[in-house]
Amino acid sequence: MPRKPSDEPGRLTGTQSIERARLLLREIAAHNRTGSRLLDLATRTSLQRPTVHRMLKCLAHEGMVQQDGDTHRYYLGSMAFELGLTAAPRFNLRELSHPGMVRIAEATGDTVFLTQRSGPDAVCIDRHEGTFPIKTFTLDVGMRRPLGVGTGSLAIVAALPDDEIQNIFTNNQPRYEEYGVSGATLLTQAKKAQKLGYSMREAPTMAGVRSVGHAIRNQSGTPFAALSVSTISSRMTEKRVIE
Amino acid sequence: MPRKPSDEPGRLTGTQSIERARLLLREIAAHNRTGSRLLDLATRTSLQRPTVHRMLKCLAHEGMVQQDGDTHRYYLGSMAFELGLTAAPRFNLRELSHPGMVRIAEATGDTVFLTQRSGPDAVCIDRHEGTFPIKTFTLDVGMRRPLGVGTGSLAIVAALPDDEIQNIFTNNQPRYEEYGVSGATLLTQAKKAQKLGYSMREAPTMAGVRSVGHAIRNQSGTPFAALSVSTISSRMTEKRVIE
DNA sequence: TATAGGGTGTCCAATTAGCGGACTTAAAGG
DNA sequence: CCTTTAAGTCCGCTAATTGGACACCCTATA
Repeated sequence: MPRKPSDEPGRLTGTQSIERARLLLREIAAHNRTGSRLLDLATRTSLQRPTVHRMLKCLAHEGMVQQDGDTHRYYLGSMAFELGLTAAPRFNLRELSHPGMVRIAEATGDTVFLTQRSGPDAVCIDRHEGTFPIKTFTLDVGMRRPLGVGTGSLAIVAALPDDEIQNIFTNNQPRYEEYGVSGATLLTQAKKAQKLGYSMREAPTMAGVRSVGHAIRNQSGTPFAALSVSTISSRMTEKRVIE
Repeated sequence: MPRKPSDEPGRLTGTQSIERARLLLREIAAHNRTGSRLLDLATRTSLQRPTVHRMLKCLAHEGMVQQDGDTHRYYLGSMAFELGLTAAPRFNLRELSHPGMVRIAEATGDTVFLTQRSGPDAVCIDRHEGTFPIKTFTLDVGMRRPLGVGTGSLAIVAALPDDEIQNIFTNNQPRYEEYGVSGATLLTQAKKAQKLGYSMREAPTMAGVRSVGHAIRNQSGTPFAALSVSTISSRMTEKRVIE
């Protein structure tokens, strides 16, 4: 399948392999629970297998990724972990949000999630367990999914300008399949969230479970993160924005 | 200054720019407190300025690094932080070591540090504050320095085979200047540590402060991390290895 | 114990990505 | 206003990277 010389419009020049490396890291991160196979990575990134292999060998050599000796699967490596530790002090959203999350968790009894936008993805940054005994589907800290897949994630998208929403859903389209959604359905859900002022969604797996999310904006008004709660019935629909 | 076609012997082929990107990230990480200027990064990595600039622009675009708009200085970005969160569950040395660190901190009253090897560097992975009121020089979590510079770091090196020690000190030589040490002095300190079975060192800045470090080995006997304590006098010289 | 299939790992000639010398722009200082 | 210091940009040449093709596992099936 011949590829166009530049599939994205605003491509930076002189950085192809770094961009590809980042693509790989993103995909590995998005499947870090189960690990990724070489072939799957090649498919998901639309790169040639030898290219992916060569890059992974290098990334593994540097410790950015780790390969399981038995299964040959790839995971994020210790270097990624260490860079994260080093970067952490400059990213204090967790600490800022923590009191708010505790407050919400105590008020509702359910588990609260803090999600942050990362380009075309959303990453779960923190969670705080509620006291309510029945735990609904739980999002692990560090989990990365395409924007719109989670409820917090949806709240972020819905708070963005319309043309950007359109762009995101279009560009992520091929990646949604894996999560059983489509850009079109997400768009209608986002429209609904815009009307409500917060995102809401019935859990796809089990009935009676509903989650609610609310976007957090920075000083310049751009939404960059979200808080979300998932609960059995809709005992509470509105939450406070913090910071 | 013309560079040799391959300055390192066992170079991987087909991965130049990823290796360079990693070099940059390592340098940025090692100076994440103060941030790094373009020129300094070019000097420290021995790369051309335009090359560094182009790569940084790309890395910034991807969120791996962040540039301060006013000072133009570069720091690790949110992507680095997020990848770290994702990778964290697979790196449980912190949790494993935690009880041991608490025990030592309570026994000595001083602050305990957990350091992990990362290629030619050592990274502070965790610390536990002691109760003793006077705090000595304190190592921040995430701090990355060339192997041998810290006391825990020195313990790791000393536990390695002699030829590898030699290699590390030689390769890191240019980077030591910044920390006011040389490969030669480190080598004698490492020899001393080998005899003692643990590393010990007087603080360079203030008199009467002494630190002690002990390496941790994995199942195959390779040292990969270390615990260290710095205290006013040498109230305690030996510690327990955990796990 | 062939052998087919699904995967990983490797090689090397062609080519294009990206290198870096030279230039432009911006900010700070004297 | 000129000098210095640093960030940022341009573009022709070339070496780094690409990717088609091949070798080599395993495991399952006949």
